[in-house]
Amino acid sequence: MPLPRSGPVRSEAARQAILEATARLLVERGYDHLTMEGIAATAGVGKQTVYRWWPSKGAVIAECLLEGKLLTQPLRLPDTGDIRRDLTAWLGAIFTLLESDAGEGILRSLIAAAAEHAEVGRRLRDSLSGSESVSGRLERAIGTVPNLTEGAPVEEIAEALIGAILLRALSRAPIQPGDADRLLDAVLGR
Amino acid sequence: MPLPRSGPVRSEAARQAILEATARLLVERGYDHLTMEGIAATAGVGKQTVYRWWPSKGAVIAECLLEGKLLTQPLRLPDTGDIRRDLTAWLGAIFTLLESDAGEGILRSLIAAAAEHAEVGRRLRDSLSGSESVSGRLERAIGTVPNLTEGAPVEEIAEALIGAILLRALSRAPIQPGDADRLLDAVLGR
Amino acid sequence: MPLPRSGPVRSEAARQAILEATARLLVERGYDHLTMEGIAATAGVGKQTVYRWWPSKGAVIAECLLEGKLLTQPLRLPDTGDIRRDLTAWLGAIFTLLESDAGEGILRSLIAAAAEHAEVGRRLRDSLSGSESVSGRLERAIGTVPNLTEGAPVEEIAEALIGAILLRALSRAPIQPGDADRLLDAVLGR
Amino acid sequence: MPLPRSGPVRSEAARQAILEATARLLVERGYDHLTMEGIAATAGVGKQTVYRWWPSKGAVIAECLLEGKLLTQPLRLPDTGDIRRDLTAWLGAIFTLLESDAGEGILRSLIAAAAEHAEVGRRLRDSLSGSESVSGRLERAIGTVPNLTEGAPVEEIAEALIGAILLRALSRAPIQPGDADRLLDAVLGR
DNA sequence: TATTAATCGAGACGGTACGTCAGGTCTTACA
DNA sequence: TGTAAGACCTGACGTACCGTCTCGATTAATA
Repeated sequence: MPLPRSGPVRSEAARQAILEATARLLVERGYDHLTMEGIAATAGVGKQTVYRWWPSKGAVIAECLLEGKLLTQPLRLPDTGDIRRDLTAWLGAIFTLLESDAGEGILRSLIAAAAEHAEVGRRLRDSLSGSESVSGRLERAIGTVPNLTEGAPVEEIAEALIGAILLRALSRAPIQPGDADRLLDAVLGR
Repeated sequence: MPLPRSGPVRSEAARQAILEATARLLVERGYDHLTMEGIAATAGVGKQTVYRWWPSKGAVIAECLLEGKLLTQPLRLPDTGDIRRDLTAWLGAIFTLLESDAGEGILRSLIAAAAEHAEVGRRLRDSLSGSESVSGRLERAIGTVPNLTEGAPVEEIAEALIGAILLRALSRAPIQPGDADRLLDAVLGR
Repeated sequence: MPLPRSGPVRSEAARQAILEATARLLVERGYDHLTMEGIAATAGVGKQTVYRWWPSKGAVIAECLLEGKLLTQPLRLPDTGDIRRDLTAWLGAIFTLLESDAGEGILRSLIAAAAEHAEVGRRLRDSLSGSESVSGRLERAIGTVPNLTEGAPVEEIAEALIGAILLRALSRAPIQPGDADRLLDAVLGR
Repeated sequence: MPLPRSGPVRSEAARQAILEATARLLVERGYDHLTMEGIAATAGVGKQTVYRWWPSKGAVIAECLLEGKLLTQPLRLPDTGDIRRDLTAWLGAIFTLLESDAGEGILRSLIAAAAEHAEVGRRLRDSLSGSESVSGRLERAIGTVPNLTEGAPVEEIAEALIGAILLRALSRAPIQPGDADRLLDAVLGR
C-alpha cells in the first residue's frame, strides 16, 4: 500500500535535463571539472533539485550509465557465432572510441568516477560487458578457440579483457594496429 | 651545461616531508580528500613550496610512486625459475593488499590519480610491474606453460593481468580463494 | 520596477555582524592589519558573504561610517547659539578622542582608508562635519565673529578646520592646552 | 671610536636604484600596490639589499621624500614680499599638481604612507611647507593682511592651510577656479 | 699580499591573506 | 509538496608578498 501523498510529483523533465546536462559536461570537461553547481545551471534547475534525488555526482553519473546516456552506440558485443570475430569487432569499436578526442577522456572520467563510487564501478563494468555478458558468450564458445577448454575460467578471462582496456585508457598508451588481435591472442590463445 | 646559479638550493628536507605527508594522507583519506593545503600543513611547509616544485597533487603522487613511498614492500615479483609459482606469489601479495582495509582504498586512490594525471598512470603501471617488468619475465618463460608459445604477445598478457587487478579494485568484488589461480589460468592457460 | 525574484533574502544578521566586526578590528588593529578574512572570521560568516555585498574592505568601512559604527558619540557639533563656544566644545571632543590610545589610531586608520577609497573619503568628511554641516553653522554665525563677514567662504573655513584636524592626526603632533583655541583663532579671527 | 670594519661599503648605485624604483612605482601604482618585492625587482636588486637598509616600504618612501624624488619641482613657496601673492602662486602649483592624473594619486599615496609611518607624516608636512616653513613666512607678514595681527597663531594658520589641501586630496572634490583664493580668504581674511 | 668580513644578486623558505569556486544546507516565493 | 533561485557557512584553490635565510661571487679595509 503506497503512502498517501499530496503535492506535485517528481518532475521527469527536470530529471532528464539533469542527466543530459551531466552527460554533456562529463564528456566536455572531464570528471574532476564536473560540478553539481554546473549540472544544475546547465540543466536550468535548482541545486536542491539535484541533491534531492542524488547524493553525489557519482550517483548522477551512475544513473547516466544506466540510462545509456554515456557509452551508447557502438559497444554492443555482436553475435555471429564466431567468438573471435565478435570480440575483434567489439574491441575495435572500443579502441576507436578510445582514439577519438572525446572518447579518450570519457573512459578515464568514468574510471575516476568508479574509483570514488562503488555503484559507478559496477555499472561501468556492466556497460562495458555489453547487453549480454562477455563471460556468458565465452562460456558458449568453449571448444572453439585454443584457450577456451572445458571448465575454462571465463569470468576471469572477461575480467582480463576489460581490465586491459581500462589499463590502456589509464596509461594513455597509443593504440597500434594489431593491438586488438594481440590482446585476444593473449587471453584466447592463438 | 647547466646555468650557473647562486642562491639557496632546494631543501631536501622539505621535499621528503612533502612526499611523506602525501603518502600518509593518500592512504588515510583517499585521493579526493587529499588536498595541496593538507599536504603542506602536514609536512609543516608553506603551500608555495609545494607549488614551486609540483604543479598538482597528481604530480606529487607520481613522485611518491617513483620514490617507492607507496606500494613498496610486497609487490616485487619473485624469481624462482617457475613463472607460474612466481606470479601466484606476486598476485597473492597484491590480493592480500587489496583485502586489507588500508590497501583497498590505496589502489583505488591511485587509479583515481591515474585517471587525472598521465604520469601517475605510467608510474602506477611500472610500480605494479615490479622491479623487473612482468612481460620480460613472461618472455623468458616461453615454452614452460601452455599459453606461452613462441611469439606469444607477452606485453598484452601482462596488460591483461595488471588490468584485471585494477578492475578488481574498481569493482570492489570480494576476493575469493582460488581467484589468483583462475586468473593465471585465464592468461597462461591451464 | 524591480525584477521579481524568489529565493532567500539578504541576511540582516550577517550584515550587522560584519559591520560590527569591521569596526572592532579597525579600532583594535588599524587599517593595514584589517583583513577581509579577519572580518569574516570575527563575524562568524563566510568570506563569500562579505565579498557578495562589498567589493573591498574600504567599502565595508564606508558603510560602517554611514551606520555610525565608528566616530559615533562625541562628535556632534553642539548648538548653543554661540558659534565659538560650540566649535570649541566640538574641537575639544575631537582632540580628546585623538589623545586617547584607541582614538589616535582610529582616525589615522580612517585616513588610510580614505586615501584608498573615494567613498570613505567622502563619508569621513561628512562624519567629521557632524549631523549638521559645520559650514552651515558658520553661515548662520556670520557677523558674530571677526572673520565671518558677509560672503565669507564658509565652505573653505570648514575645510581648513577639518583639514587641520587630519593633519594633526597624521603628523602625530602632541596636543597642547590651548591648541583648540589657537586653531579657532586662525580660522575665525580673534 | 668606530668599530673596526672590513669589507665593501654600501653601494650608492643600489641605493639610488631603489629610491628611483620606489618613486616610480609609487606614482605608477599607488601606495597599496607598492611592494618591497616589486621595488627590489624593478631596481634590479636583491630583496635583502632593501631590507638591509630600510625596515619597511614607509621608510623607503620617507627617504624618497627627503631626497626630493617625489614632489620635486613646483612646490617651493616664492618670496616676492607680498604674502598673499606668494601663497596664491604656491597653492596654484599644488592644485595644478592635484588636478594632473599622476599627481592626484601621488598625494593620496603619500597620505596613506603617512597614516602608517610617523616619519613619512613628518617629512610630508615638511615637503609641503616648502624649503622655508609657511609659518615663518606668515610670521614675517604680520600686519600686511587682515587676519595676521600681532600674536596671530601662524602655526595653526599654516596647519589649516596644509590640512585643507590634504582634505581636498582625500575627498577628491574637483578643483574649481577661485578655490585657492577662497581658501586664502578663509585663513587670511579678506 | 693574503685574510677576512660585509656587500651584492638571487631566490628558497614558512607564512598570511588574497579573491574565486564549489560543496552541501537552508530559505523564499511560486505553482 | 516540488521547484527555480540563490544566500549561507565551509573549505580548498592557486597567487602574491611578507620578512628571514642561505648561497656563491665580489670587494675593500686589516693584518
